[in-house]
Amino acid sequence: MKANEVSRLTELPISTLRFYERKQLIPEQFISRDENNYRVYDEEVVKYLQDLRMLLTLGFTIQELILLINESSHTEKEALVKYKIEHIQELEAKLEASKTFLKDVLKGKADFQTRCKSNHET
Amino acid sequence: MKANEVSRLTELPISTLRFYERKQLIPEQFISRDENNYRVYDEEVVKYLQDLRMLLTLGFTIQELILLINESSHTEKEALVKYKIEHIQELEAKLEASKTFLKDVLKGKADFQTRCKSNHET
DNA sequence: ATAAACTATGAACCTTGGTTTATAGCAAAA
DNA sequence: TTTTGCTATAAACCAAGGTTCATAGTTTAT
Repeated sequence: MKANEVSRLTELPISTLRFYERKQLIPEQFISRDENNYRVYDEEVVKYLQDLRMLLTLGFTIQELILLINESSHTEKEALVKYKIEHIQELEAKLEASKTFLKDVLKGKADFQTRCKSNHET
Repeated sequence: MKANEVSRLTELPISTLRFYERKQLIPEQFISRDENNYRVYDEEVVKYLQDLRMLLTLGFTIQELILLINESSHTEKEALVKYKIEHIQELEAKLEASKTFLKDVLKGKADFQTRCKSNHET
């Protein structure tokens, strides 16, 4: 596959594919070059990029993903994954709290304004 | 309260308090000035800032929070909150998926490497 | 009363995660 | 065969969310 098709299938701009590659987020095995120096992507890269996006949108940083992908021993990966799973669980708790909070905003039960000192001049 | 104490209680740097204020993320009622032009914060601001941080870490942008806090009608707030709750639910689903994925990485069942073409040279 | 610590301001600076631009070679269709 | 489109690269640019700096007034401790 060439860049165009990967871009279409992943819905990532080609510029982003190149950006990820520059950042070493795409293992070499997924990308080779043809005789014109055009990139040739392995089909598996589509699934790979979808996972990558998911982790990025969940708040993993590029640096963390590089660790997870390339640079670390199994032990280091283990520590990072454990740390991240804990982080995700905290996030989940916050998500629950914020849903409640936001629903209360809608009901007028609570919001940023009514939380202040009450105004006795009304 | 002065800046120092708010900073201590919220664990936000004073520079961040001022940044939020500049961005209009802190309603005026929470902040006045003493005779030296020093900021005087209402005690309630601590709880307020904790909520604010939570929403920011959950992926709300400053612009969205400004809408929620200051500028919108009830109808607009309603739309924004509904939209955001949906977004949060998508995030929750992704969090679940990523936990599974990450646990699999640890077990060696799946990871970024083994997902590639198998290597027949071993 | 003077040094050390806190407050103020605006402007410049920084990092992250990309996107855009400028320039050029290759290709597919008309 | 030439125009339209895809590919390449390096470098500049961008927006978000802060942080640091330069400069100056205040206040607290010694």
